[in-house]
Amino acid sequence: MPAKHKPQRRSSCPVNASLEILGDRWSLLIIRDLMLRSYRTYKEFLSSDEGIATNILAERLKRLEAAGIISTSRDAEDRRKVVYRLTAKGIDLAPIVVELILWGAQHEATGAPPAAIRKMRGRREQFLSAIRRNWEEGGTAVFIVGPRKA
Amino acid sequence: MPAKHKPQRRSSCPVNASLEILGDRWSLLIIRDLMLRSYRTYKEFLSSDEGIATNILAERLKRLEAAGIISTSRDAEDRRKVVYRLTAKGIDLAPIVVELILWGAQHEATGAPPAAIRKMRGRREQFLSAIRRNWEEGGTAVFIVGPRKA
DNA sequence: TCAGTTCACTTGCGATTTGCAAGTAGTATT
DNA sequence: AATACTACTTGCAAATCGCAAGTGAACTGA
Repeated sequence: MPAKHKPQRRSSCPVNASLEILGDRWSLLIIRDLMLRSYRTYKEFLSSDEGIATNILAERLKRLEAAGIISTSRDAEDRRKVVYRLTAKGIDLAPIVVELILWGAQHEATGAPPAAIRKMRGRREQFLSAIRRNWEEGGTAVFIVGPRKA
Repeated sequence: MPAKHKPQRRSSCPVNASLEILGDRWSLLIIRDLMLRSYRTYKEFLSSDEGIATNILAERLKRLEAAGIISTSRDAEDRRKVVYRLTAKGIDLAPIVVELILWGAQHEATGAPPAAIRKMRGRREQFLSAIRRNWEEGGTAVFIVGPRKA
């Protein structure tokens, strides 16, 4: 039988493993939207301020699903809609996302409210717990605000 | 006078700000090498297992320097060598790198020793302190092993 | 002192990936 | 039945990547 075409890693380093999955300009933004804005549909991801192209979004969603970070299902009430959710592996990315927020807010010019950042830094563990609890409950909490609707 | 060509962000989100600087397959590997392996020269970065191409390495080093994450100087004993170091902004990336290690080691097949990962997870704060202290002292500590020399 | 080597890049170029626009298929709504 | 909405797919030009080869300045040994 023919050998399976395993993706084959560039190295055995865990940093490299993470980056081969998450190391691009878009994947972690999708994960941010799922984790902190409770976005669930294709259209919602498209609506984010960064303006991801539709073909890129489709490709990234496939990759994230293949990596076991998100799962998909059909909306029971509207069969047109595909519902995307973080898996347990996906919600485990919360510490990475939080550190990206803290570093970006501290060292770059962003619109993040300083008070919220201070709280996030000072109560890191509680913040992470809140994110996880919301996920376990299938919640819809919004931890960070999205695009202004005009 | 012509307006300055500010890079112009896709959005004001801190996650996005971080990803516009760090969101690629190579930048954080270079930072890993500086932070955890005490690599200092172009040749050392090239020698890492992932096999970065030389033109990509040169471009990334320029970008990281432009972003204020690394600084360069000439080696006093060998004027050919350029010495790269993390700035304060660069060492502040330590929490991100640590979380990438922990997630990658937990969810992907890597060569990371489980005992070391358990220790890193259990003593996260101490580990981060050790990294920072080593940096402050201009140290050369090796926190994770690099490529096997044959 | 000078040929050979090392170091940090730069250049050229084909292959891949990206971003934008337009199109399509399956629901849902009116 | 006609229109609209949702989640994509397709086409294509432009940008980026990865590999190989080349360059120039600095060091090393004879």
